[in-house]
Amino acid sequence: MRAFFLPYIEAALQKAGIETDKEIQIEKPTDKKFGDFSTNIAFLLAKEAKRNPRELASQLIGLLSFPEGTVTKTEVAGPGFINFHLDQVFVMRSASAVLRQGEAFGCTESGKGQKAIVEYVSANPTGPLTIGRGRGGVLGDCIANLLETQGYEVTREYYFNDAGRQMQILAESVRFRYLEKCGREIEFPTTHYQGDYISDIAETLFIEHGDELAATDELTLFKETAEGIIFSSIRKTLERLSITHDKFFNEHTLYQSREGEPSRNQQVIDALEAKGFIGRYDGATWFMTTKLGQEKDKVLIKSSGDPSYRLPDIAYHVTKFERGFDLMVNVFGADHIDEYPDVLEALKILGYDASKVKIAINQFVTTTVGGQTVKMSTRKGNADLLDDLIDDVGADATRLFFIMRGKDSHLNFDVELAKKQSKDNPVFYLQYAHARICSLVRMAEKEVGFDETAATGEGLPLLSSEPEIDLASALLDFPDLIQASLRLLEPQKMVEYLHTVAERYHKFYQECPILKADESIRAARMELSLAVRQVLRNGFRILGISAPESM
RNA sequence: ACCCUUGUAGCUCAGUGGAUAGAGCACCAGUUUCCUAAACUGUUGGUCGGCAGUUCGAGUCUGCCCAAGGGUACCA
Repeated sequence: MRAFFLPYIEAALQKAGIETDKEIQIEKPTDKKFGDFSTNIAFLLAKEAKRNPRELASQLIGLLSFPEGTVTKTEVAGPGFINFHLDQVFVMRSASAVLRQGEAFGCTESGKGQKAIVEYVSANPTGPLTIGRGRGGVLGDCIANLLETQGYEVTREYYFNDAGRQMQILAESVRFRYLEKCGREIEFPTTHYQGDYISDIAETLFIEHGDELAATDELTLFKETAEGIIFSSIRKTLERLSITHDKFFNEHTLYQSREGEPSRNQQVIDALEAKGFIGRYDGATWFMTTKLGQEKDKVLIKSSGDPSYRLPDIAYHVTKFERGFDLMVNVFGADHIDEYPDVLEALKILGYDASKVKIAINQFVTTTVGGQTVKMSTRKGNADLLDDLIDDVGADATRLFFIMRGKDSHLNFDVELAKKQSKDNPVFYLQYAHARICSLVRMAEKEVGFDETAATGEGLPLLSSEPEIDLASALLDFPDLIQASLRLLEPQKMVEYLHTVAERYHKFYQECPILKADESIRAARMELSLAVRQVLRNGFRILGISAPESM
C-alpha cells in the first residue's frame, strides 16, 4: 500500500518544484482519526527549505491528486502531518488481490535472477543442539524464506569444522568413556565434554568392538564415530523444526590444496600479500590491520603453522563471492560480533563488494533455573537441549518462541516457565484463526453449497462495517511487512503483523454473522475469510509453522 | 580498562525523530438457545534505568553515569 502513494507524492513534489533526496516515509498513524496513512515529508522538507511545515503541507495537498475513488480526503493535521483517508470501496476492491494472487500475494520479483546464500546454525559437531543454537537456526530459516518470496535463488548453508581442537577433545572424551566401559579406572578430565551423549557414543563403540580399541592411542575411529552420531542427531533435531540446509560446507576443505593449486587459505595469504597487508614476525603471519588504523595486527597463521580461525573465515567468504552470490546473509550468535569487521576489511582489500554481506546477530539465550542464571555450555553438558524443548512444547511453539522476540533481545529462558506457558504461546492464537476459517469453509460447503473456487473477491466492496474495513486494510499491509522484515532481517515483525490480522479476524467473526447473513453479504464475508486464510498461510510459510485445518 | 548489545506495566516483550507510549501473560468483572469460548468485551497496572544536551517535537539521536549479557587470545 505504501507503494501506492509514492508516485503521487513524488508528482506533487515535482509540481512544487521541490527536489530532495529525503526518503518519503508513509506511515500508519497510531489513531484512526488521523487517517489510514500519513506522511511526515513536510517536516523533513521544511527543515531543508527553512519553511513552516504546516504551510508547506498545505501547499503539497493542493498539488496532490489521486485517481477517482481511491483517496477520499487528504488533510493537514497537527504541526504538519499529511493524512490520507482511503475510500472504503477502494480498500475492499484492493483486498481482492489476495484471492487473485493466492500464494503469490506479497511476493515480488525484485530478487529474480539473483543468488543469495544464508548461512546459519553452523554448529560444530561436538554435541547435541542447544536452545541457543535453535534461535539462530529459526532466524536463518525465516530469513531464507523471506528472500525466496522476493524471487532470490536461495542456498541454505551450514559451515562447520571437524578438524579443530574441539574435535580432538571430543574424540578424547569419547575414548575416556570407552575405557571406562572397558573397566579401566579413569579420572575424566574437567576440560572435556561432560554430557551423557559421550557415554552413549562410547557404548556404541563398545558394543561394536568390545575392548579391542583400548590398546591403541589412535583417535580417528573415536572422532569419526562421534562426528557421525552427533551430526545425525543435529540433523534430526533441525528436521523436527523444518530447518533444512542445501549444503554442509566443511571448513577443512579450505586447508587442502586442489589439483596442484595452493589451498584457499594460502590463496588468501598470497592475495593479501600482493596488496601489502601481510606481515611476518614473532614466528607468525599477520593481517596488518594496523594499516587500517587498528591498534593491533591480527594473526592469520600461528607460529605453530596452523591457521587461526580468521584465515579460513576470510577464505570461506571468498568462496561465496566466487560461487557468484549477489547477497550473503550470515546469522551468528553475539559471540562472533567482533570477528566480522576484520573479515569485511579483508574482503574489501581483495576487491570484493563487502556491502553484499549482511550480518544478522542474535543475542544469547540465558537460562534461568529457580531464578538463578545458569551459564550454558556444551562442554559442561549443562545446556538445555533444543530437542527437549521441542518434546515439551512442539515444533511450532518452539519456532515462534524464538522469533516472537527481536533478535537483539537478551532472551531469558526458563524451561519450567516455558512448559507452563506453552498453551499461551501466541502460535496458537494465530493458528486458531486459520482453523476457524477452515471450519467455517467446511460448514459453508455443507450448509449452503459454498464453492471456494468461485470466490473471486468481486463481492468484497459490499462490505462496509468497521471490523470488515479494518480487516481488509490489515491484509493489504502484508507485502509491506515482508519488505520490512527483510530489510531489518527481523521476522519478528511478521509475527507481530500476523497477530494483528488474527486479532482483527476474531473481532470480525464475533461481530459479523457470516453463514446467517443474506446471500450476497454471506458470499462477500466468505471471500474476506478466504483472503485472511490466504494471508495467514503465506505468513505461516515464511515463519515455518503449520496451518492446521482444525484444532 | 576498552568495544558491542540490552534496560519500557508485576512477568515476557513491541515501539521507522512524530500525534494521548502499546500487546500478550497474570489479576479482576462480563459475553454462548446462534458459524470452533484456544475467542470476544471491559477494568487495573508506566518517574520509558539516571542526569544533562541537540530541536518545532526525544522511549527513539548525542554525552556522561548505573546495571545485565557478550567480546577484547598465536581458542572457534
